[in-house]
Amino acid sequence: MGRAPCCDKANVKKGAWSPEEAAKLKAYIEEHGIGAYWLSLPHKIGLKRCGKSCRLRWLNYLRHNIKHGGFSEEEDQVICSLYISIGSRWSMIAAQLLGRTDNDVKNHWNTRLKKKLLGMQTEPSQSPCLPAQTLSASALQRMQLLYAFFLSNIPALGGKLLETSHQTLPQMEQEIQISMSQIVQEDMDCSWHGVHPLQYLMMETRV
DNA sequence: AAACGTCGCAACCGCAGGTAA
DNA sequence: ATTACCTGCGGTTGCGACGTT
Repeated sequence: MGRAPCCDKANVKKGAWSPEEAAKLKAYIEEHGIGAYWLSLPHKIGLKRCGKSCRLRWLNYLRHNIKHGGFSEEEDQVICSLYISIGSRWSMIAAQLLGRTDNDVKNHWNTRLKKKLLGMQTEPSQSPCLPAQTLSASALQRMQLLYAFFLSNIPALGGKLLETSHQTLPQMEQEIQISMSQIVQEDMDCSWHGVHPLQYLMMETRV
């Protein structure tokens, strides 16, 4: 027996929210607060919507202090570095950015940042020798992005990254080493065939 | 001007975890 | 201990806007 559906699909409206629906939801929540159950909320206010849809609409658009679009360079840096260190935990990443939602951060990553970072990657022959066969695709991608991220910032060591993070080169190296170790450890007990990937990074990028 | 392709965003889906009964 | 239900989350999809041919 499968899981019971969260609402009566036949009697639920789907698709874009109308201004009237949004206004109804907003007015109710502003007056009564978020009640005990989202699932019963649409029925209370006469909306033919799934409770989950109401929750999403409220969290992503209707509540106060929500920002849309126009991600700053600093926000991009935060998203990139957090993605590299903790992966696709969008709600945790969004929590570090005032006024951003997980959905917004996720969309921004998928449509822009990922392409931007992957675009920074060097030719395969110049990339560090990552043991692709021993890592999951997700871990491998994070390693590749970290490499690209690191490379892109090395020329600016005296500049942007250093200014924003107040870090010295050894501190950066240490952080990167920790990040890479975390990725590998989280993914699996991986053998690097006697050579730590950071060694490749340091050899490739040392100035 | 029309057809087609691409991009970005809003919203949906299904699963996992938490919790009350 | 088990079950049922609710919320929260991340992956995915659908569609409108925009650009290109």
